[in-house]
Amino acid sequence: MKRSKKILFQEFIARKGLKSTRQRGTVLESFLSSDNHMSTEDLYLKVREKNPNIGYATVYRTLKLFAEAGIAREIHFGDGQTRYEHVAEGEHHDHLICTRCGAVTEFENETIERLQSEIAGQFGFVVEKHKLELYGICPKCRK
Amino acid sequence: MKRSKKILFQEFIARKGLKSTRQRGTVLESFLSSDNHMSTEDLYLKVREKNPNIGYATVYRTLKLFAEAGIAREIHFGDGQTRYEHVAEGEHHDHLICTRCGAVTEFENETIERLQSEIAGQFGFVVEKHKLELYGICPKCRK
DNA sequence: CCTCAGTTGAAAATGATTATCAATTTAACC
DNA sequence: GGTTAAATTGATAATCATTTTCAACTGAGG
Ligand SMILES: [Mn+2]
Ligand SMILES: [Mn+2]
Ligand SMILES: [Zn+2]
Ligand SMILES: [Zn+2]
Repeated sequence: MKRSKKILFQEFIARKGLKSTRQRGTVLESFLSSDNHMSTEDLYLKVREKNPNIGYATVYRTLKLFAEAGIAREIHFGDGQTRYEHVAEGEHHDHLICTRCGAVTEFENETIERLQSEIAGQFGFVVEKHKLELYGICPKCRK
Repeated sequence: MKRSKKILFQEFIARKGLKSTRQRGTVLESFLSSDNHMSTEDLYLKVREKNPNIGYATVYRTLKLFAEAGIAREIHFGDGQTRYEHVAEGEHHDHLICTRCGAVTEFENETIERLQSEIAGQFGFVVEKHKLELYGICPKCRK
């Protein structure tokens, strides 16, 4: 059974000698209960609904911790804002982004993944991570 | 025979009712004679070698025009700086980026391209463009 | 030449993110 | 519980890349 994100984060906090604070708890709850691919600002607004005293800097800092702890991942869709997505352990996916409405669809394709390492190998590279994003018009926006 | 970039840009300028200026010519020459994937700042420095009076804003503006004219393409490798690459008409490639030294290798793979449209099609999307970047350690940096 | 829309460079403005720092809080120890 | 050192926080200033402003200038057609 996989440990919950809350526990994973607690473990991370302990391992690093950091402290468990009310603010971090609030940001984590907001993040866990939010849609995927939320921008930092959107998360900040959600956090403020629970506790209007939490500052912007704290949200920025905490989201970075989530990424470091492996429960979130930063993504950049080229709109100038960092977004965060939920990380399901052992899973990976890529993105289809509608250039009109911004809708994001996730997909995975084993063949593409395999080809990627193959290609990298041909150049003597060892792939650490990759980014595959398909931009286009979604079915809804097309009609 | 493919028209040279200079001519393509002239045509773009004319079509849009813009003007042909000394500055634009200088920026274009700098761009054409530069390495691929140069950052705006690097291009700006090259431009200043030829004409120290050209301002930062002009370089920014002109590079955007190149992209609009189809002779350059903006790329973002996640280091917070926009880069520009040369567009060879009818060609497409993706990137392998060394996370240690920043070296960029280009590659193309027909199978991956085909799979991409296939996948997008399954979701009812029509792909306009895509971004595939493989990040890893290059052979040089590995030893 | 004239005219005028387009262009330019300097400087100010923007927008997202990060750094600073004094005040506050946590967690370990007595 | 009280003590303390280290970590955290929030407000604010600072960064940094990029964009906007705007007055002065210039290209191109008439
Ligand atoms: Mn995702
Ligand atoms: Mn390239
Ligand atoms: Zn859409
Ligand atoms: Zn390298």
